[in-house]
Amino acid sequence: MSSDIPPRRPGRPRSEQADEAILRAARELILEFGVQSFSMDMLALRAGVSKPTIYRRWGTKEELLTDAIGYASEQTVIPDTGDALLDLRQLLEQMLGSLEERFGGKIASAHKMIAGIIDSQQSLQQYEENFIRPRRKAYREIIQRGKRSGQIREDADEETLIDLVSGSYFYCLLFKPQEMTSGQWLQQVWRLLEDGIGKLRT
Amino acid sequence: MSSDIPPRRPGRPRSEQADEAILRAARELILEFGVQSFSMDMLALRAGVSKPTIYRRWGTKEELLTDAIGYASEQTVIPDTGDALLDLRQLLEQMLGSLEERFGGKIASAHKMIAGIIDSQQSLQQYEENFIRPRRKAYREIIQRGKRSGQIREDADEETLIDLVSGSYFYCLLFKPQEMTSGQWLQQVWRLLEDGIGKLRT
Amino acid sequence: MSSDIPPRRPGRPRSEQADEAILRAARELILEFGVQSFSMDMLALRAGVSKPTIYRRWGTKEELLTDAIGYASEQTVIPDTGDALLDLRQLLEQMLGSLEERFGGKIASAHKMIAGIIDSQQSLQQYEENFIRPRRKAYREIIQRGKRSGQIREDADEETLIDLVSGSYFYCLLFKPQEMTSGQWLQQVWRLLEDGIGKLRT
Amino acid sequence: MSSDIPPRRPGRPRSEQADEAILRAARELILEFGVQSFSMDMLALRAGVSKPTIYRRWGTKEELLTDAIGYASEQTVIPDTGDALLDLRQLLEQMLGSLEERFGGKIASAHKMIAGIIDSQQSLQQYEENFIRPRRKAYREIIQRGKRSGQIREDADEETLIDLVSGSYFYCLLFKPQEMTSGQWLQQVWRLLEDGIGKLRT
DNA sequence: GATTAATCGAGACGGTACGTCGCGTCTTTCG
DNA sequence: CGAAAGACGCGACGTACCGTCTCGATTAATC
Repeated sequence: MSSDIPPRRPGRPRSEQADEAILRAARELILEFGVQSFSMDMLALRAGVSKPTIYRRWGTKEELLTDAIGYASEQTVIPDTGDALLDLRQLLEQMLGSLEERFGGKIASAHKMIAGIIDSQQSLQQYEENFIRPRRKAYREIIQRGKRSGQIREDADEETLIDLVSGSYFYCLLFKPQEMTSGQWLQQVWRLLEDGIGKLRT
Repeated sequence: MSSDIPPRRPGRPRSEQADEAILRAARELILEFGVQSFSMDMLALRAGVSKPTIYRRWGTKEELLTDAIGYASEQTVIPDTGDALLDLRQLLEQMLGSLEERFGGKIASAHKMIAGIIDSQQSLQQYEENFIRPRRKAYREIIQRGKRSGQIREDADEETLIDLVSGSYFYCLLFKPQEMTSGQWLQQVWRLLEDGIGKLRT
Repeated sequence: MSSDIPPRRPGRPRSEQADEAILRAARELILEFGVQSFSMDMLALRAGVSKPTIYRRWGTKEELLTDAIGYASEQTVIPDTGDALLDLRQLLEQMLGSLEERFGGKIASAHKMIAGIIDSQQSLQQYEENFIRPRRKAYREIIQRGKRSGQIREDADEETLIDLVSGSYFYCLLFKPQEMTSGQWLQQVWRLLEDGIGKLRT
Repeated sequence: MSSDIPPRRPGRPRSEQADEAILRAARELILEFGVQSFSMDMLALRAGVSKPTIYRRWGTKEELLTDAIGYASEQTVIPDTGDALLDLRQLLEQMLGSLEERFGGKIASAHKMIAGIIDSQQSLQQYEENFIRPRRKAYREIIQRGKRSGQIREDADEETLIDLVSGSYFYCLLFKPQEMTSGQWLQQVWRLLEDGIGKLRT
C-alpha cells in the first residue's frame, strides 16, 4: 500500500517505447555484430531513436551495454523444490539460460562483456549490485532451506560456500565454457562439497 | 656449427631498449587507466617511442596487450612442506606475489589486470597456457600428496577441487579483495572443503 | 462602445513579464557571448522561461534576435545649433549614446551588436528602416542647413556625403573603437571633407 | 638570398593536395548551399578528406570559413596607371571582383560572412590582419603616388582618407549592394573627396 | 669508405565512433 | 487555454582512437 513510487517529475515523461526499442536493438546488434563492433550510431539508427535520447538514459556506451546484456532487469526466481541441490541446479541453469538467451548460444563470447564490466570500477560495482547481490541472496536462501531440510550441515559457513560455487561458476565459464552446458559441472561440484575432502569422512 | 643466432638481417637492428620501454609503459598504463582506456597513442607517448615502432613489433593492440600482461616467462615453484594445506597456501601466496611483482604491489587493482587478461580471447588463451595450466599442475601435485598423507580423501575429484579453489580465488580477488590478503579466506575455504557440507558428517 | 481592447481570447493570457524577461535576457546574452554563440536553450534558462513560451511569441531564432536588437522604438532628435559641424557631432554622439544605453555602455563590444544586426537579413532590413533611414534623414537636414549657412558647398552630393560619414563611422567603430570616443575622429573627418583632397584647392 | 623559410618540421609534412581540396570544396559548398547550411561533415565528404585532417589545419569551422571565403591568400596587386583615381578604382574593382567570384555573383549574401567575421573578436582580428591591413597598405601607396603626381593635396591625412573610402565601401556593401556594382559609387565618392565640401572652394 | 637496407622519431592521414549541443516540436501536468 | 518542464528527431560539432603512410635522420652490415 505504500505508493511512494511515482513522484511524477514535471515535464514530458520519457518514452517507454524508446527504452524498449533501445534495449531490444542493442541486444540485436550485439548478437549480430558482437560487442566490439557495437556502435551507438548504429544503435540509434536501428532503434529508430536519436542519439541524445539514448544518452539521456545512459551516460555512456559502457553503462548501456551493461544494462543491455545485463542483468539489471533480470528478475531472479528462487526455485523451491524441497531439494536444495535441485534448487541450486535450477538457479544455475537459470543463469546459464539467461546468458545463452542473451548471447544467442555463444557463451564463449561472454568473456568480452565480463572484461568490460570488470575493467571499470563503476561498472563492476553496478554489476555487483544488480547481478551478484541478488544471486547471492538466492543462494543464501537455498542454503538455509538446505540446512533446515538437513541436506546441509548447520555450521557450514554460508558466505564461503557461496564464494566457492559462484567463483568456480565464473572460472569455468571463462576457462572451460564447453563443460558448463553439460550439467556435469554442477554435479561434480555438489558431490565434492557434500562429501568434503577430509579423510575422516568415511 | 649450426648457429642459433638468427640470420642477422641487414639494416639497422631493432632497438631492445624500445621493446622494454614499450612493455613497461604498457603495464603502467593498464594499471593507471585500465584496459578499456588503454590507447596506442598514449603508449607511444609514454614509452618515448613512435607508433610505427610499436606496430613493427606487434601487429595489433591485442597482441601487444597479450604480451604486456603475459605470463609467458612465469616459472612455478611447487612448495612441499609435508602439509597440503600449507603448500596450498604458499602456492596461492606465490600467485598473489606474482601479481604484485608484475604490477607494482597494488592487489586492489587486480581487477584491471584480470580484465586485461579476459579482454582478449588471445590473451586469455595465452594466460591459460602459461599461467593457469602450470598452476593447476602444481595444485594437482599438492592434492595428490595430500591424498597420500591422508589430509584429503582418496576419491575427491581433483579437477573439481581445483576449480573450486581457483575459482573462488579469482572471484574474491574481484569482489572482496580486502579479505584476500588477511589469509582468512583460505582458512575458511579449507575448513569448509575439509568438512564438507553434508549433514551426515557429524 | 467599440472597445479597442483586443477580442480577449479565452484561456490564460500571455504573461507580459515573460516578454520583457526574454528580451532583456537576449540582450544580455548577445553582449556576453556574441550572436554566433547565442542559443535559444541558454536564453530560456537565463530568462527563467520555457522554450515553448519563447516560440509562442517568435517563430524563429532570427525573428527574436531582430526584435531583441531591434531599434524599433528609437526616436531621433535632430540637433540644431546653427553650426552644421556641431550638429553632426551631436547626432553622432546620440547614436553612440543609443548603443551605450541599449547595451550597457560598453562601446568596445559594439562589434557584437553590429554583428547581430548584420547576421540576419531580416534584422538588417529592420535596422535599415528603423535606425538608418531616420538618421540619414537627420543627416540630410543638417547638411542642407550647412549649405544654407555656407559651411557646405551647394553642389556637394548629399547622399554620397552621408555614405562617407556613416560608413567611416561604423568602420572605425569596428576597427578602431578607442579612437571613436575621443572625438578626434569626427574632427579629422570633417577637416578632410571640408578641404577636399584636390591639389588645386590651396 | 635569405633562405630561412624552410625550418622543415620533422614528421610527415601536411599534404598540399588536402589543403587545396578542402578550400576548393568549401567554396563549392558555400556557393551551392550558402554559409548557413555549410557543414564540416559534408565538407570532409566532398573534399575526400577526413574531418581530423580539416581540424588539423583550422581549429574551428569559423576559421575555415574565414579562410575559404577570404581573403587570406588573396594577393593584392597594387595597380599603377599613373592616375591615382584610376588606380583606386581598379583596386576597388579588384575587391568587388573577388567577392563576386567567391560568392558567385551574389554580393548581397556577403553580409552573412561579414557578420560571422565580426562576431568573434578573434576572427575580426584575423580578418583585419589578412584582408584589411594589406588593402590599407595598397590604398596608402596609391594615395602617396597621388600626392606626388599632384592629384591629391600634400597635407590630406592619409589614414582618415582611407577610413572614409573603406568605411563607405563596407557600408554600401551592406545597405545598398545593388549600387556598388555599377561603378557610380566610386565616381561620386571621388568627386566629393576631390572637391571637398567647403564653400571657399569655388 | 661508400652503399644499402632496415630502423628510428615525428607526425599526418582515412575511417569510424564518441559524447555534446543546438533548433524547433511535442507531450505532460499545473494554473 | 497558457506556462513550466523537459523529452524528442535531426543533424552538426569537435575529439579520440586505430592502423597506415610518409618524411628526414640514424645505424649497422655489406660491398
